[in-house]
Amino acid sequence: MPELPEIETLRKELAPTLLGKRVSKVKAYRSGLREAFPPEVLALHNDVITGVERRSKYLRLLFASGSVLIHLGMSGQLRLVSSSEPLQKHDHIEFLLDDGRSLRLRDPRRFGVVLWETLGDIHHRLTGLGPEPLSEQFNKGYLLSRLKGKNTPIKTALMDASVVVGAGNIYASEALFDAGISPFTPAKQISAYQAEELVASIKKELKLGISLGGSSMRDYVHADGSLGGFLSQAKVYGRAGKPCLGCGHPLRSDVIGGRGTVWCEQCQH
DNA sequence: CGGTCTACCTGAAAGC
DNA sequence: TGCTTTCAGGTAGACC
Repeated sequence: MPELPEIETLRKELAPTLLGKRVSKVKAYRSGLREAFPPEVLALHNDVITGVERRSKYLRLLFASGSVLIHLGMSGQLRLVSSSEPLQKHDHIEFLLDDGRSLRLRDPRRFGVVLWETLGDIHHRLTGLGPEPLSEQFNKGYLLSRLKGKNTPIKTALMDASVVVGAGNIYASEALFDAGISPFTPAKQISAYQAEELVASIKKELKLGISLGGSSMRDYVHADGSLGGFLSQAKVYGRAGKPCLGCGHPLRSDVIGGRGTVWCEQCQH
């Protein structure tokens, strides 16, 4: 599933190809995904891509009049193919480029979304987002201030995009294990020391994901996006019942905030 | 408003 | 074996 490191890898891979290219036409094969495709996106015609950015898990393609925002949900794939290549099942929209290639969005579960952001605006879906986890703004002091007074389990708080973006179920689980903190800990009980550990662990895991994202993304673009490079290294995610890599005790599985959570009750307090 | 729960969607995997 | 059920997960919106 595409998380922040996958989107960042995708951005890095697509940017050199897309920058300066013209989108000659946009073809849609259904009315939309979670939302209808915006008319401004469908109307792109000979518009030059002037930038490829990422904010949270959104990929942003910049044009003179605004930007296309693409969120891959949990099963979305963006593939750069020859425009003559037959469509695959679940290819929902494509951006035809002036070099004969096409950027195709495939998304079996259709949790993804394609948005239009007018030049000078920030789309309302992005305005409430917390800081980027790898930025300076995401630090011990900031995290503590946001956890203050919260009874919610720390894992739920970390996955709240208004607190910090990019910590999905996988990375939140891995970071909590790395920091030795129980996912059930009420957010307000996180100490300054633990907050510092958590910030460091989140940055560490995301950076690891990005460093492994390259290999995972190549598979992803060419094949089906199954288990990426990071998942093969996950210490708790997907390992319920298996021995903890730290102490050997079987890993526990609980539902927290409606999400499956794997953790070690020996190593995480 | 904080906190919690659920719908959305399909395919893989588990269950029977 | 083959059919049925469950589960996965980011996000927004409903609910109390």
